This record gives sequence, C-alpha cells and structure tokens, in this order.
Amino acid sequence: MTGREPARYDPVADEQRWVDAWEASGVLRADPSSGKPPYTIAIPPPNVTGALHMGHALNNTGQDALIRHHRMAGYETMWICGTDHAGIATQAQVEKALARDGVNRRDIGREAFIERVWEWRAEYGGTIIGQLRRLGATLDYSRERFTMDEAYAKAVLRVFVDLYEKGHIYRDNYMVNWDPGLGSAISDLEVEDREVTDSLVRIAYPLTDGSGEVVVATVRPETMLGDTAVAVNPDDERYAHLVGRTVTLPLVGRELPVIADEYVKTDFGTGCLKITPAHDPNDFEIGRRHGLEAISVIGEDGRMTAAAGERYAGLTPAECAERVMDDLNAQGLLRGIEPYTHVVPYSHRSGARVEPLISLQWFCDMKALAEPAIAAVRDGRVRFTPARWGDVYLRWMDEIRPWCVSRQLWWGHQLPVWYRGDEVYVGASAPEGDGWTRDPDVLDTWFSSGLWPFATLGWPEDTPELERFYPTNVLSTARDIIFLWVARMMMMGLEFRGEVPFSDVYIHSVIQAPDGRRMSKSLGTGIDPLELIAEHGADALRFGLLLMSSQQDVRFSVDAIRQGRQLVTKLWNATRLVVARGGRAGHAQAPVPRTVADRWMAARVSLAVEEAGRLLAGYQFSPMAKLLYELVFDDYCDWYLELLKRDEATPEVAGDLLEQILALVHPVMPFVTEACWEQMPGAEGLMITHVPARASAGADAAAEAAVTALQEAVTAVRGLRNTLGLGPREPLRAAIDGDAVGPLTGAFCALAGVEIADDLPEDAMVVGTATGRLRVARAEGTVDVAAERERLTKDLKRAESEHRRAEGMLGNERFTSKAPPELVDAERRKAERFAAEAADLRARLEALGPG
RNA sequence: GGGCGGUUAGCUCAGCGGUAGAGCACCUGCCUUACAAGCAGGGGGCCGGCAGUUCGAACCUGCCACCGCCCA
Repeated sequence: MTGREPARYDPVADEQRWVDAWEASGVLRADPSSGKPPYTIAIPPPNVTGALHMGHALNNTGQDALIRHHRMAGYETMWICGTDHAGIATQAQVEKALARDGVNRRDIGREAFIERVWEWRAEYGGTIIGQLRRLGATLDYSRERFTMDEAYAKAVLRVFVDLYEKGHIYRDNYMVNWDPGLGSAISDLEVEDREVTDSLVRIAYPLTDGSGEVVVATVRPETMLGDTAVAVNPDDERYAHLVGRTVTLPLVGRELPVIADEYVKTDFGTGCLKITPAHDPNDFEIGRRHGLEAISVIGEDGRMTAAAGERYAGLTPAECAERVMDDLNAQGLLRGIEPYTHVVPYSHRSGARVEPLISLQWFCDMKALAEPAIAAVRDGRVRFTPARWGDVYLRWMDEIRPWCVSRQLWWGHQLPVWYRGDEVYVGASAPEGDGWTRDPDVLDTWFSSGLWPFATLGWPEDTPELERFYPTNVLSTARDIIFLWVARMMMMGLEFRGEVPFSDVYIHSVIQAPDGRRMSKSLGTGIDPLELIAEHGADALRFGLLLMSSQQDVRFSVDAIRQGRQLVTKLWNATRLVVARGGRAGHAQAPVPRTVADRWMAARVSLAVEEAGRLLAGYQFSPMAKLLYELVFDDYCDWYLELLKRDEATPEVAGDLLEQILALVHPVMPFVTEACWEQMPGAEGLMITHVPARASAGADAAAEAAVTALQEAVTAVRGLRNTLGLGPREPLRAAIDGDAVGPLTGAFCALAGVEIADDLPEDAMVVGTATGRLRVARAEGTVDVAAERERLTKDLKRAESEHRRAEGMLGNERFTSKAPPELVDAERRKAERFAAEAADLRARLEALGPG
C-alpha cells in the first residue's frame, strides 16, 4: 500500500477471494493428531432445503467469531459442518416437483422416489452451505456431513435398536397428533396452537331410564359418534346423583356411563363433558383412567370411519358435523349454539388442522433418558447463556412426555423393524428367514439430529475425531430449538457417550422485523441476509448483527449494519495512513513506546484485548462489537492517529498496534482485516493464521492521566471555539494552570490550534477542566463580551447546581455517617472543586463589566 | 390458566445501587494533506405507573398497566 489506494474499501468485490484463500490454506480442516488443545462446535445442522435467513446469519457469525478467536489462540478448532435431511420439507419439495409433471410419489414407487430425492439434494442441497461460506464462516467443509449419509444412517439405526433393546422404544396404540395434510403423525413440537372461533353446541343426552337428560357442550359435534362416557366433576353437587347411571347416546343408541373425574371443570359449559377417548387428548387420558373403550370415528385419511355409522362414514369431519347437527335438531336434542373462541392445534408442517387420533406408532419414552440430562444442567456441567434458558429447559424436561418417533413418510431413516404375522423383529439388518415385511415408516428427523454432536465425528466407530473433538464446547442456537435439539442432543449424548455433548449452550437473540414481530415470509417482513451482504459486505453484516444482538429479542436495525460498514471503511483508511507514515507489521516483539501517546495507546489496546477475551468467553457479542468500534474510532483514530500526524506518536508503534487491532477485530470482521493486513509491509501469510492480539502492555496510569487531561483540554478549547463562533483556524493563545498536560503540551497546541503564551491579557477567557484551568485569548481582536458572558453564565449555572447537589449530600448526616467513606470524600472534593470553579467564573463575569 | 421477557433521548438499544449512555436522526461549524460513508461541537430524557427497602433507586421488593414470547 502506498497511501494512494482508494479511500474506500470495496468489500463486495474483494471478499470472495478471502473465502477461497482460507479454504485453500488448509487451516479449516481440523487435525486430530495435532498436539493443540481442541475447541469444537457442532453447527446446528440447517435444513437441507433451507436458505440462509437472519437467524442463521447471526448464529453462525457468533460461532465463527468463537472459532476464529480460538484458532488464533492456538486451539485445534473443529467446526462441524453439514445439513439435516428434513424429512417432511424435503419430501414436500420433491413431491411438488413431481406434481408439476402430473405424477405423485405413489405412481413412481418408493425406490424411485428416494432416488429423485437424492437427485434433488445433489442439485439444490448445497445452497445453504454455500451461503455460509459467503458469510465467511470457517467451518470444516472437508468434513461436511448429512444426516442421511450411509455412516450416519448406521448410527441412527444402531441407536434405535439399542433404545429398543433397553426398553425405551416401544410400539403402542396411542393418541398422536395426526396431520391429515401430510398423512403422518407429527410430534408435539410440530404443533402450533391457534385461536379460532367455532360454534359451541349444546346437545341433550337422555338418561337411559327415561328420567331426564344431561346436556353436554362441544365444539366438535361429529365426535359424539365416538363418545363412550359422560363425565362430571366429583364435587359437582348438581350432578352427583347421576354418577353411576347411564345415558343413551343419540343417533347411535350406545349406553354411556356417567363418570366422575377431577378434570371436568364445573364452570365450563354445562359442567357435563362428553368423553371421546379416540379423538381428544384429555378424553384419552380420562378414558385410560376409567377403562373406557376408545372408538375411532375419524380415520387417518381424515374422513369418518365405518365405526361412525353408515350414515356418516366417508364424510369429512366438517360435513359430518353438519349432518349430526341436522339429525339432532330433527330429534329435538339440540339445546343451543353459540360462538366460541378457543385454541386449536394446527400442523406446523402442512398447515392443516391437527386431528388427534389413536394410531399404532413407535414411541420413545423419554423419562429415563431425561434424568441424567436434567442432572447435567442442575449440577452445572452444562451452562446456559443467558442463564434463564436453563430454567426453561428444566421445566420442559421435568414434564417430558413420550415422543412419537415414527413418521408416515418415505424420505428418512426407515425403521429397522420387520413384521411377520404377530412377530416383531428389531435389528440393524433384516432378519433371517422368509415372510418378513419391513415397517414402511421413517424416523422423525429430529431423532437423527439428536446424534449430531457425535455421529458426525464417526460414532459408533472409534475414530480419532471422536476421541479428540467430543464433547464439543458450545452449542449456539435459537431458543425455539431448546427442546428440539438441545434437550435431545443432551439425552442422546449422555446415553451413548456417557458425557454431555457440550458444556455451554448459548441462546442467541431472535432478530425481529423492524415492527417488533417475528420476520415472516408470508407477511413479506423477512430481510434476506444475502441481500445485505451484496449491498454492504459480509463484514458489515457480521458486525451489525453482533452489535444489534442482545440478551433478549431485538428488532432488526439497518443502522447497525451501516455502523459495521463504517468500521470497515475506518480500518481501511487507518491502514492507509499508518502505512503512508511508515508503519509496518510483523514485529516479533512490541516496539518500545517512544511517547506518552504510544504508551497510552498500547495500554488501551492491551486492555481491549483482555476485555474482548472476557466478553467472548461470556458470549457477550454485542458489548464486544461496541468495544471494538470504540477502540478503533475513538482511541485509535480520533486521538492516537491525530497525534501520530503531529509527530506525537511513532510510526513503528502505530504499525504494531494497528496489527494488534486487526488481529483483535479479525474474528468479527475477517475480510477487511485480511485486506488491511495484506497492505502492511512486513505482514506474512493470512490473518486467519495470525496469533491473537498481544495484551502485553498492561495498564499505564501515568499515560492514561496525561492523555485524559489532554483530551479534556483540547475538547474545552474546541467547545470554546464553537460557542464563540471562532473557526478552527482562528489563532488562539493559551496558558495552562498546573502541569496536568505536562509532556503533551505540544500535542495540546497542535490539536487545539493554540500557542502557549505567558502574557495573556486580563480579559482572557477561562475554561475549567477536571484536571486544571485553561486561559485562552484570541491572538488579535477582542473578546465578544456578550457571547463570553453567555458562555460564562451557562458554565456558572452548571457549577453552582453541581455544588448545591454535592453540598446537599454532605449536609445529610445520614449520608456522611452511612455511605462508604471514600464516596463521602469524593463528594467533598467535588464540592470544593465546583465551589472554586463557580467563584472563578463569578470573578470572570465581574471582570467583563456590566452587561 | 401458568411462566418468561420487555417498557430508558424522535428511532434502535446499552447501563442494573452512588452526578443518565451509544449509534442513527436533529442543529451548528469545518472539503484539517487516512477517511465528507468523514471530522469537531451542541441540543434533547419526572429511565411505564404507584407503593416500599435504602443515607441514596433507572437499577432491589411488591402491586398495577400495556407490548412480545413460551407452555397448557
């Protein structure tokens, strides 16, 4: 660099070459045989059908900052890369493509369909990984994994078989969330409750003995066809006499017992609850408690079954509800219809209204697996940041329920289960003998994701990678993934490796749309991180995301990205200046500071290095971004480089400190720091391989005090110029009372644009600073008395009010006796200082004469 | 229904027991030979409301009001 390079760095044009250079350098590939301590992160595997969204961008920037920081600090870093096979989403993509050709998957058969999915994956499955590269994420791309890889699939089946043999996995007829749109069971976590207004229908059920009727209320009249009881609360005196008697189910004629169960709310509806064990999760539980029959009247095809009766079979539930109401009405049994708002489960996957029904599925009982995973968080082996998410995790784990793991899909890990008549065989490979049929279902995608931290490292084989890089250090993810992944990875890791899969869980902010709601594709409020990269560069996006993130959810702010862009430009220009002044990189040891400014800046960098390390260790990304910004803008550029320009600092030190700053910023802004460093004479290789910034200087109280005094004095004179309307080049003469600025007097003159003089006129202006007093006079001409009076009056008011405040505190006996002595002392000193300042200002005002 | 988080400058957010902060926006002045996507200076806040604890509360406690999220 010669100093004549363009004044603006063009990230968009320059960044890609660094992506290539990093990968070509080989440092992204983790080496299990190096002697370095390991540092491992397993990326939460993005969905293979996905594209990079803001959450990915934030999450992976944070992870990359951690990885780069540790790589520079001498760790053998392994950032595990890959995608999950997203059973439902991927199958849907391919089915959509087939539909364009007018066929469905059943037309071509399972085998051909799976083949099509692999083709799809080969063509489109690399999108998000390519986008992560563009973001600058230094994953170990050489070890990219996919949850459907052959080796991975082996691990998945082995886990299934093992859990089956241990008795955790079983097959049962149980109530599941049936997604009629998908034709598959889905898990509790794939269900989303929505508020819906339906009709609450009151229906009379006559007592069998003809002595009257009970009235039940329901929003789903069609399910009455499957009723097997009527329940009341045992404490409900209105109905106590009915318990043990029977009613006759209208339209069906079945005799139903009236039972008592605590679940029934006396103040809801009529206080009588119809019980349909086959179609309501609560009724299912009640049914189990009371040994009731469960009659399935809605089938897996989403239509009424034969059990619903000839008149209703084949109808959709909505059609059936109409007909049931008509029929009841005809019999005079309808007792009212009113609008009713309640929450209804919908499928997160297909958007269809979830049909709770009883189905023969495979379940994993989580209770036993959860125990050690709960203990690991309770005893601190796994730490959540922010800590409150640990409580969320524990609350969920404490009430964990069986997990339905089978899905009626084709794309995924087909269950290692075979049937022959009543025989069931579970094993890693097909059983011996003829007549066995394999279960067509596949496992929930999250079942395989739960193995991610160790299956990606080669488990169940005993690989060097597994040996070296498990357990991983941190899992960084979004809070809605706590149950889907974190919990399951914890359980699986402990069960199959006997160790927690990570010691830290970092939960990042949700970046909301500027309106304060979640970004939504359907509302069009999503902001595409790749567009931001194209406009501002990846560094600016990375910095901006970390800056805007927080311990809580935040709104997206393009200003934060712009700040990142400004930091990029600032670093670039600082480099130009330093290089033009003869600064260089590659000093084996820190050059000896020659000036107070050098010492001060070295100490600032040193402190920043320590502070940044501390913040990163606590996943405090936003304060860290702010720290870097202030270090570069305020300390280095606004003060130190200004001093360098006035020969108050040495180019040698400036170059070295710039190199340290670039190294410190590199984990957050890898591109521009590479580009700057490349321009510095003496720089060798890539910044990605750089050792971390030195924190060798330590604090320097004397230099700190001197520069603080300098800053106050310069700022005071600049303020004076502004309030009095004196231009920056208006010559001024100044005298300094006291020697606080001492060795930096020359710097003061240069930065404030003043000349030191002893013979200031009587009417010189006075500015007080915390460290002393300045008297300033115009070189020629006289003071604008009115402006000066205004200025002094304002200062006086402030001094007087501060003095009053301090005196007030000191006059409070309870303060002086109870507050820490050093605080009382400090307050006393303040009072004295402000009193002196005020007296001085009053004297100056008087000297100006009457206004 | 239960729980969690939020309410601080016009906007987006820090601060979490000792004189209210940043960025953006705004006003004023500077094309100072690294950067005008810049530099310098400035205005702007009963820190959601009400009680309480404390010598002292934006910060701790309780209640209330909105806003957002999670679980049922």
